[in-house]
Amino acid sequence: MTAQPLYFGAMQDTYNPRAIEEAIQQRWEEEQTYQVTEDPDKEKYYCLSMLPYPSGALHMGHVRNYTIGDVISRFQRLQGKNVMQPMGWDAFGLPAENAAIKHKVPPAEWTYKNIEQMQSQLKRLGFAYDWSREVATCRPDYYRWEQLMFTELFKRGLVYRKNAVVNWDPVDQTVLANEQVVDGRGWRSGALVERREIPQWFIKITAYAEELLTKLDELDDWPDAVKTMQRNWIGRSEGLEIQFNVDGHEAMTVFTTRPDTLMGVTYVAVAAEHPLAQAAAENNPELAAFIEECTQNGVTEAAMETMEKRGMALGINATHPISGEPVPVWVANFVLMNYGTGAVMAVPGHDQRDWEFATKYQLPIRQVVKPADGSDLGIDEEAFTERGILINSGEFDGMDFSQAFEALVSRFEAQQQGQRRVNYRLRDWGVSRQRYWGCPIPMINCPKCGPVPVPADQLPVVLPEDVSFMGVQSPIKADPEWRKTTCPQCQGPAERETDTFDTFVESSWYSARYTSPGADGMVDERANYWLPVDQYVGGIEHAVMHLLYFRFWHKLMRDLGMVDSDEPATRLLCQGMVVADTYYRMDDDGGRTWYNPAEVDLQLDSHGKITGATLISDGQPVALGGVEKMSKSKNNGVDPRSLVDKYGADTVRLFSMFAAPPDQSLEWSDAGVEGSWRFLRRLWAGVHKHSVAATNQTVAAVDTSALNDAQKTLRRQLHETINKVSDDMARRYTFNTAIAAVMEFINHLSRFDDNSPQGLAVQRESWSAIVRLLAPVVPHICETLWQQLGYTESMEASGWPQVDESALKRDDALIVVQVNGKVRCRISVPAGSDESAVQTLALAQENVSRHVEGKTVRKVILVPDKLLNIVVG
RNA sequence: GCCCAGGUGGCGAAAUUGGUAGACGCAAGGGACUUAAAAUCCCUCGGUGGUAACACCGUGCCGGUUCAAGUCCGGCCCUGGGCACCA
Repeated sequence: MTAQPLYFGAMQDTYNPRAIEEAIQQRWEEEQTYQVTEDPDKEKYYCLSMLPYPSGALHMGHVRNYTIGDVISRFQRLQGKNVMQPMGWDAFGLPAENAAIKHKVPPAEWTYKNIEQMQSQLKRLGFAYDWSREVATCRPDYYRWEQLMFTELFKRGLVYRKNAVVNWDPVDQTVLANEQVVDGRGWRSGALVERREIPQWFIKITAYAEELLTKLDELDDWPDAVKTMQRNWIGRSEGLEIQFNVDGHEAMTVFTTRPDTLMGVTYVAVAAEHPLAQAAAENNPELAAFIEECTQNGVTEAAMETMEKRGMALGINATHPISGEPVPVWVANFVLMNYGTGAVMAVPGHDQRDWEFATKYQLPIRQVVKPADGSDLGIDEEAFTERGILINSGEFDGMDFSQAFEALVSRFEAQQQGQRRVNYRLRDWGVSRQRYWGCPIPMINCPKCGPVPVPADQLPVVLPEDVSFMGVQSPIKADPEWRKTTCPQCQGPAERETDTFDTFVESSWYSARYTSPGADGMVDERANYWLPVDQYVGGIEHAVMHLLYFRFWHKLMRDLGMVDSDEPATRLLCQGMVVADTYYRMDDDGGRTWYNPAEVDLQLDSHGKITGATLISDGQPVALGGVEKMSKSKNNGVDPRSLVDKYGADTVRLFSMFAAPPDQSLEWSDAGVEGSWRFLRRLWAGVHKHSVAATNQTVAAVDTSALNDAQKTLRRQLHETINKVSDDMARRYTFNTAIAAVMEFINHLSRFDDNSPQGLAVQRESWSAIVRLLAPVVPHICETLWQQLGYTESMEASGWPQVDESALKRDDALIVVQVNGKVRCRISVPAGSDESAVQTLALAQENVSRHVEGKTVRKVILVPDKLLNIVVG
């Protein structure tokens, strides 16, 4: 396709982003440039950015995330690939309910309005999305397929119901999200939050733990940090599961990775919710009070690990499975009922937490392992937690860790009182949420048949959207009619599940849905053309939870025959946060009022260092609060809209790519944005100047045999730049250094004032390449300049600039000369010079001979064409 | 508390495999152009000493390996992300 020039006649001499961006975006829209279909003749490339929550307006984090994805997509298009870049909305979630309560507007209405607004903002930024594939996860034609999938998983035994702990607000009579618990109190009511157990639905992610773990090894293009975090999260450990008999009760089961310390067990501990604790509390008011107190603790792991460790004896003894000695059973606030068996064996001699607990409650501490190196390390000051040699362990004395492990496993397995077991830290995925604005869980509770999945022909179970919020209660829970239904099995009266799914369910498969818009099923055969995703881009905060559910769901789809691949995405890029300075004043009540950077003037000293800040409105000082993640609470957000209005989309895109590499945090700077704007003006002016110089003549092709030294040098710099930018864009994803390299080259080019035929030819080659190298980052200006340079075929038809290897050759090499590792001079030598030649030239330098004189040369190291180090002594 | 990152000039950063620390940009200072301003262009710009050549110091802190360490190893400090119901 031949692109129509946007401007006829002379080129404008100044850069006017508004006009060119509008014109280009309109053309993209009219020509549906970024709509793609499956094309078996072209290499496909699926570039996916994490879909946004429609909170109301785009923030800088979105701009950064989506610019990264767009740069990669446009780069791949210039490589000639069939690139699919979709966009959609993670539309269910808590903020819509909060808005509903606050502004009396139904969550659906609020959400759809936000989507509309944010969609126009994304279009204004010029992202190359295929909007025909857009999804909003709150639409029944989206969520019906996860409902169907869930019922399918139920039939296959991968879904089950059990009790699990939630935060309960006793005043509002509602379940709170962890986020809604502030210092142990409900954020609206201020009431002390209680832990409460309610029945909830779980998906058996633990059945896939082993594959989720081992397949990480094949994800070569995922960041190591993410893979390590996922490995640790899954937390595979090998150990022994042992039964302890308990006087007058059922035996209790514990798991240990340290069976070698078994003879050091001096007590066992159970969770407050454990049946043994509950039973013991029945006739013991003091114990009941303690257990009640335990339920006041937060449910998060961080709260568990940092709180004061407390416990109380149950007055019950268990029997040590080897020695037969009685060991007391305690209830402890740090033992979790929903992790493992809700009971642990305690070895205070060799576990630091047990040691502290035993010291606090004067429980016996017994050493049963000594250091393998024979040293005499005791356990008086702290637990000895390393592996060593067993002592005080009867028949096991003298064994090392593995010998003791094997001996104990055999013994317990023979007596059928325990078994070897692989344990995972990973817990099954609890998907029930007691909220309204989510996908209804497609289950029916029948008093006769129990839980029954909604039959496929009755799906979707549609969430009513025209609701009003009475207080904080979910409208479908508040409405006694909504839940009434008939049991699909016995046709008797039954009730619908009124809980909704965790929103991580929707975000686990949206990438698959993009491949198959309109499919009569979760996906259709188009999925296997596009999947797996070639590049996934999103925030590092999703390193574990979302990215693990995303991998898990893909494997579920594979096992249900929907997709062929094992993993959903082959390459992952996690971008850093967008941060900015904060400014505040102390209030009378000790709180802080935060001021937006736009409202503040800075005072600088003569070096440009910040010495203070004042509020523009009253001229009085404000305090500097340091650099923080852009947020509403710190009022340090910068609205992308005002920047796009002022400078255009290209400037905003350029600054977000130039200021930092994508995986680091990006510090926002208005002055830096100004710099990006200046650079685009210089780019425009450079092409303009060249086209004026070339007016009324045909620019010749470069004749490499006819170039003078200056022309050759410029051309070498050009091809070095193409080489570097190609590597930075394709392999390293360091867009900041790619842009810096082009800037550096433009600095050379603007000093090149040779308008001879070959001079102009090299200039034309240079601008032609520059415009294509920058096009992924700043597409509007580059497409416009491409046409101004006179090209009638489209940039994509022309493709990415190619490196001319012969242009890269250098005759001389710059050698750094060191004496004892200190740089003393730099010399130019013929490329490929050997050690003695370089050394002779180096020693001829006054500053080198000065430092070598009177000393013996002990060693000489040459890094060819790079460095010479003369070691003297 | 546990897991994972990061820490380099006045600032954002660069240095890709152990080989010139500070590319590129911002801010600042000086100059040119202009009636003036804006815009643009040119020069300086890690610290200390020195007219200069140059010397010494310098990549969070302490120690180590090496001809050579921002980069590797051991130990710390600080900041950020995550910890299963925020998304």
